[in-house]
Amino acid sequence: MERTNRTKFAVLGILSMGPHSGYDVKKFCEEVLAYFWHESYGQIYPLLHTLESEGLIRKSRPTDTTKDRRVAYVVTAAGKKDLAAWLERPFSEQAPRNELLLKVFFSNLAGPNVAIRQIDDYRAAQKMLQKVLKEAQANIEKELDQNPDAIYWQLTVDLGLRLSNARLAWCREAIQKLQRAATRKSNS
Amino acid sequence: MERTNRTKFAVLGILSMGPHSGYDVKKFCEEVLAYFWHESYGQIYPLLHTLESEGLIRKSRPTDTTKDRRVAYVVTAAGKKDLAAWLERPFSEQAPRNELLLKVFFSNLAGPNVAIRQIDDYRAAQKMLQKVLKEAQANIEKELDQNPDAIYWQLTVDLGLRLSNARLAWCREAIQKLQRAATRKSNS
DNA sequence: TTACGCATGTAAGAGGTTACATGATTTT
DNA sequence: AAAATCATGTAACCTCTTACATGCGTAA
Repeated sequence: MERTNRTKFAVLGILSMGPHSGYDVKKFCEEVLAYFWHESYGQIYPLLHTLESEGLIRKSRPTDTTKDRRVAYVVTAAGKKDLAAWLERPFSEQAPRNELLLKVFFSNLAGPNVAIRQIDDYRAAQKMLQKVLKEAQANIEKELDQNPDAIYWQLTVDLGLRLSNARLAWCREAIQKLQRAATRKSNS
Repeated sequence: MERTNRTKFAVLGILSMGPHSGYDVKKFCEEVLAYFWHESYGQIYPLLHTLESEGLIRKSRPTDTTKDRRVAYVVTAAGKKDLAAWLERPFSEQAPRNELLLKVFFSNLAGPNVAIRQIDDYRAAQKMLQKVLKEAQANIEKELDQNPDAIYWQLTVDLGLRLSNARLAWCREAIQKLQRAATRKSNS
């Protein structure tokens, strides 16, 4: 099984939307893709050099432009071709590592109150995520008519919202169920 | 930020449920935890030796027992204490890497039909997952009265089902939306 | 001018997968 | 007897994070 370098296509994709420096790429991940993707500087900067040497990206602004220290890159024709080919290939799932569920699974060792606290933290995190996603949804909606990218962005946000709704509903019911179990236990 | 060795507590947790060999631990991950956790042999076997040398686990059967080649381990008192302390600590979220959504996000480069195919593959995978989870749900339900662990297992399966339901609903609507967009495009 | 944020980067090393090796036991 | 499966393990290698270094521009 070949190992796919996932960072490569995230970066190519971001650069295909306009010139970005390494710093910009990181920002884009944090501000736009955060709920389904992330990258670190240690991945981004070396990769930018590699991709440039492979001819998949190139510097967009001549280095002599005054004032701006940023080195922004754009994808070349070869890069665009590579990116398009990747879009066609089947996706691979991330190996799952849900630490909350791992704790819940073994929570009989600690009892319901510990589990309740963990799930409540999860609920709080999902609540915050949901707020962010709703704002993103509203912003994208405005662009739907003019921007042909927007429908795809909308889809990703929509899945994010559905998942966080599902998690919130689960949290509420799970906490109730555990509270009932806790009182039953203390009454017996 | 310290890096938490997540494998450690998965293994301690599994061993806390009874004697398991390295092979058993892997099996347990694949057959029981699969939808939210995974481990590879390359992680499991070396870790078992480490944990034994740290006194957190010990061999359960004396090596002289005939017939059975398996070396099964159980957690010691120290291991149980470590595990309990971990259950109380706040969980940390897995850094997100959803390759399907990454492809969808950039899918304007390839057009709706490519996206539709990808999402349909996702739908098929979720459908299969859902079937497995429903079986697990039925099995756990039978144990609920006798087994104090079962309520926690049920919670994890329940979240798995809710998430896969949300994903399936999204797939259906996303495909419809993209099909409409595809026909609009070809008619213009 | 000191301090802080911007921006680019690297080194060290943790974490993790894959592919292979080995031998025993069971099945065909 | 051959093939498949059980079971334990390791070596090589990749991926990725973290922490730090560096220097520039700008605000206090």
